[in-house]
Amino acid sequence: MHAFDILGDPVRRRILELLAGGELSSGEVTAVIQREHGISQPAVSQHLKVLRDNGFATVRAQGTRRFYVVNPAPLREVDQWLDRFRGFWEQRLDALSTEIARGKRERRARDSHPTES
Amino acid sequence: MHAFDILGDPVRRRILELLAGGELSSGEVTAVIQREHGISQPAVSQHLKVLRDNGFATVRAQGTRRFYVVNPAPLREVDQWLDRFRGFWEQRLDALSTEIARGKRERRARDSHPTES
DNA sequence: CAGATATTTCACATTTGACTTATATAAGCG
DNA sequence: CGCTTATATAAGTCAAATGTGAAATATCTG
Repeated sequence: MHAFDILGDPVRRRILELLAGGELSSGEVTAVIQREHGISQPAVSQHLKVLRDNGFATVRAQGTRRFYVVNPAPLREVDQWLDRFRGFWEQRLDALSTEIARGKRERRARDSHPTES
Repeated sequence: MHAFDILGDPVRRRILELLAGGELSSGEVTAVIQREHGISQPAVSQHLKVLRDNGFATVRAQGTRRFYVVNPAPLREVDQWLDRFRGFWEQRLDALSTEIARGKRERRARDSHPTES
């Protein structure tokens, strides 16, 4: 689980939030980030590269544009890491949804290979 | 949400995993981390301080010992941040559990104040 | 083809953060 | 009390990460 290292940067988190809303071009992402964080265009490009290289985003080239989409896999890993702490705040659910939540967690755990933690 | 910065460090993540199993003294944590990561006692102490200072853990002094417990609040924030991506991997659930998962998310969202993202 | 535009890559400076060793604090214990 | 144990703090070092401006790459367009 080194997905957290990637998510440690606020700019990258923001980019992912933007991509959560759907595919965006590098330029569109850059416009928002520059306005919000005041960093240069290459800086944004480098963050996009980190997201690419670590499987958080996938690119589709179209002409001179690069369209980015979020790839949820590493985020799901983070979600799974959190499983061990869910008991701390999930205690106050009614019996049925607790049962289903539990089943969901087990399914999630079973369907994937254990990794570093 | 700068909780991710805290979780970006593998030693801190490991400490939290240990605390997820229940209260541990600084020394007990240190023993495991030193064995697994080969870092000094002060290094572990410094990580514990970061966890303390950022609300991931709470300490209880007893004699010369300091007992640490995990504080789930910041982890729940992380969980909430992930909400916006859950749709990407929760699509393949049967109708009932999907409904309940959705309800759970909404409850979670409603019961807490919006923060930075 | 010659710009213009969109994006990445490069080389470098600066900052941040995670270590280390040394030292402080504070109980327990003979 | 002085010694040992448990833990934290301080000061300094070093590497990794993040930013910058300049240049490269590739596509579109008149």
